Amino acid sequence: MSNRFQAPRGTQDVLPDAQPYWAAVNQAILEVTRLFGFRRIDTPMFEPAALFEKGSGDTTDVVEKEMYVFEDRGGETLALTPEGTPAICRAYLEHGMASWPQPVRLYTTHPMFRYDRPQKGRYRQHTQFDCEVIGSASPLVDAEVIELLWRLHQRLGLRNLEVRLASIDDPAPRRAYVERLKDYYRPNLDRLSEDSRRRFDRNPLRLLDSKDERDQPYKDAAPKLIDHLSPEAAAHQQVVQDALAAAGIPYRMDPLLVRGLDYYNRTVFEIVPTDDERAQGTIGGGGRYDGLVEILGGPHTPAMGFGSGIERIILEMQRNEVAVDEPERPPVYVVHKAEGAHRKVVELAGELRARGIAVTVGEGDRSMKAQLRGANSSGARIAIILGEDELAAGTAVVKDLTEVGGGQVTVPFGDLAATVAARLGSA
RNA sequence: GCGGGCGUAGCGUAGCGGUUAACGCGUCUGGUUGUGGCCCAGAAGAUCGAGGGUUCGAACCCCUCCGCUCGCCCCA
Repeated sequence: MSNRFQAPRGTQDVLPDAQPYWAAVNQAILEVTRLFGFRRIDTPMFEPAALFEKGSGDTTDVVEKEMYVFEDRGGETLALTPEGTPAICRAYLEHGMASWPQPVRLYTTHPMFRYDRPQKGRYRQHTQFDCEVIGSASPLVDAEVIELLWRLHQRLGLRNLEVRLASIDDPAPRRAYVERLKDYYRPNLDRLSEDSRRRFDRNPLRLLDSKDERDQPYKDAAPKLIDHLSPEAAAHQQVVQDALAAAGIPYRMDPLLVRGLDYYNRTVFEIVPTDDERAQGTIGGGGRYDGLVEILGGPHTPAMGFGSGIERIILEMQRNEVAVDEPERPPVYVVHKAEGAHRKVVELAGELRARGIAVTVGEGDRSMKAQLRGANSSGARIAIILGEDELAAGTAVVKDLTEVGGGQVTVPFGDLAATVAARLGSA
């Protein structure tokens, strides 16, 4: 068994039974992005590794320990895309989108690769639905982008979700806050968990997010970023909240919300299930990243966006038992059992398909019984039977499969397509 | 990267030291002379995740690896 090939760790095959979920999500994405005026972009599956080192931040986990980096035969250092935003910003600059009408609203669905330890809902290859609005500093854009993602989930029948919202301010005031936070924690440093002592140096904002027992006593009295926003960020935040309220989006302020990428400023948000305690519950998140385009060598260009994990959306749909449309199976199944019938079978199937009727051709080397069993389990509504007698007479049997002991009629080849079409039309 | 649980035919499970590894679903073939769904019969399909060890003997005990899973880190 394990001598056989297996899909690489953390990857998965999307089998036919799961495809209807993907189709439903993709369809909903198409509709919701249309309603909000977004246009699709597709970027390559790999990019220069430096794009993410610069863009996402070279001390972030995503870049530091999760990137699939490789050197190609020409010596280029490339990375399989670990996240979408820097790639889209790269395309924005590369194609001079700054000279398009601003802001530019783009979306995509794109495979993402992270060398991480797999868990349910966390895969080494996953697919993100990404939306980015580049070239606007308006807080209304923040709210609109959040609303878009919220509407997507609504459209997919997901309830029990909530938006968690925070502002992490702009870089300079945030640095001032972080110093304040470190001052608060510093005296108690040796009573904190090992993880938190590490966070103190590497990512102090995470201190407030600790789940370790030993860290709990210090959390309540710690200064919260949301209470120390710069006047500009606070005003921005207020408009975002007003707009969300006006849009009817339920949200909850989460002073502990921290995102893992360096480029965010001001608005950050996540959409999470309210009734699932799993660690990998977050199904989408994003925020404002006014500094990123500049970091990548462009002009100062404010922007806002999110990434949403389609695999996680689908897990939520399945957990909530959301019904999805199954694609229709071919309504016609051709049973054939006659020496030399193959030409006629192909002709007749072709005629039906030309009329837009889907056809499954049976296995002529199996018994008629076996083929009819196949017809039945395929879900076909009509079986066309072509045996020795019919072939000799230039006719075919049209048999109704929709009920037990369904009737059948014999028609000349010339009338077959019309007869079948009429039956399907009226049924 | 750290810690816990699990791994038996395509799927779901039983067996937990001792002859040819069992059951359900599914698949295939039949139930006479060319006709499906229910029913009946039969067949195929598993070197019991892989490799090594303990033992007279291992699916069952031990070790390593692989995979899945839960928690942590982190993230979608």
